[in-house]
Amino acid sequence: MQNPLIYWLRQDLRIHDNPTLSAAVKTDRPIITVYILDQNPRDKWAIGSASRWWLHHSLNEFSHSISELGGRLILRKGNAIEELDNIINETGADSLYFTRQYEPYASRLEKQVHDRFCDQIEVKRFKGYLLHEPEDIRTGNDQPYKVFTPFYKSCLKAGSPSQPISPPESLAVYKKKISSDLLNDWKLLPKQPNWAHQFNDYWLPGENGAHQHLSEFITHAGSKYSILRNRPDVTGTSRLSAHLHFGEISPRQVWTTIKNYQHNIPDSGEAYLRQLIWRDFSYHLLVHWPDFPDKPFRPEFDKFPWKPNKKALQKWQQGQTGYPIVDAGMRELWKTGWMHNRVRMIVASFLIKDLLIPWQQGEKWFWDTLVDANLANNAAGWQWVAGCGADAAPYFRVFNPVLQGEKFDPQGDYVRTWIPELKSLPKKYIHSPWLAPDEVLSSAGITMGKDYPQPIVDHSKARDRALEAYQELKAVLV
DNA sequence: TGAAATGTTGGGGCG
DNA sequence: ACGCCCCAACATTTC
Repeated sequence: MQNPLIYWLRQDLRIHDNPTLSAAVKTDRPIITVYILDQNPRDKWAIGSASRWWLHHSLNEFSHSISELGGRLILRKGNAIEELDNIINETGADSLYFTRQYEPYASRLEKQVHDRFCDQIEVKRFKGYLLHEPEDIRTGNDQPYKVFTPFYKSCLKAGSPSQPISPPESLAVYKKKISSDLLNDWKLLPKQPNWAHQFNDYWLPGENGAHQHLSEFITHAGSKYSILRNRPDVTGTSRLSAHLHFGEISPRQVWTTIKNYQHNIPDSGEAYLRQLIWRDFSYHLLVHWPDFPDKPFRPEFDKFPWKPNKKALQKWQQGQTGYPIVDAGMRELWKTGWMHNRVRMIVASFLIKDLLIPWQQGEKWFWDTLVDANLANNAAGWQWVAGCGADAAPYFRVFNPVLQGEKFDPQGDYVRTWIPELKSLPKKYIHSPWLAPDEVLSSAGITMGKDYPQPIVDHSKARDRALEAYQELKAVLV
């Protein structure tokens, strides 16, 4: 009997187009598929609450899929090195396969695992989470990129990703008894209160859900993506972010699928593929600047005169700022674990510029509440809006929440969906209810300050204050 | 992947 | 008919 091989699951919870799994199966050896919930307190970006909900269901789905292939998912909790060591000792496994991750904590762990076991057993790391490895895309001067467009061009020049590979038909499972935790014992799901009770209405974690979203996107929204991707009131995006995050679908599966349809939808196809390259770009930045999630890419922003404000932060978190488009976004996030990307920019701009609250506090809230919370993308998004990132929006670019609402939610349907107390307000005032005449408010059944808050800041004054703060920063630097 | 302030132009009202 | 003003509408600059 051959020694077993350990397939250490990371963020690659899929059967299709999984190079690590396929390579493991190809060895014809018994496979031990193990997921380790690493709870090292030294990981300052440990998985957030909404992501735990997703992970629970995703592991459940993956467990079914691997069972159908004849395998079995082993669950372990604790220090990854210790758990791997235990399994190696218990089973005599002499190979360890896994898919590469890129977060600073994850890379460090992978290196430690490699160093710890490589003399003793075969340790193999596979790619599959990105379209391009962060090290492979370099400027002419052999530097990492700091600007998106040249990075994008460089990726296109590097050639199309290779074709996805088919799933294995079956695998040889390691037959001897090996202990596994029960998924339910991990308590990844919220109990009291169960704030995730509505997530099920919106999401189907796992590989099937991912493919469902992708094919729906292709048949419905895909052709209009370039026009509708900024419209939170319609389904104009693919909603694949969480599936991609957990590796339930690979970026090259998505890439190839879109490419195959691109002749029908040239503009939309390109716009969408561009977004996939943004994902690579975020990882490119994270790998080369590991402080990216914590510190402004442009260090001078450490001296920005922020005005942290617990109460205002809470109003923002609860969707009670008095600006409907902001509140709708924050409530969509709370109810569904997700927010439309256009609205993410609007709420981020509001927190950073209207409230002058440090971007890291918004980043943390997103980290805990998004089912697609992703260290690289989240950091890149917040730094972009704050104006302190690589290739970021200039600081003086301040979103006007009323205009953004009128432009991207023209009928107000998005606002009415998430702020039911405003549902009878006519569209003229739906993005600025404080301007509505008394008779309009009363016939809509709204008492301002009671049913819906007055704006917590005057945007026009807040904008001036933000610009002054920016001037102050420049003055400090002189 | 902005918005506001400022500048320019041209048609129409009107003395 | 002419000059003047007003002010959309659009363009450019500034933050």
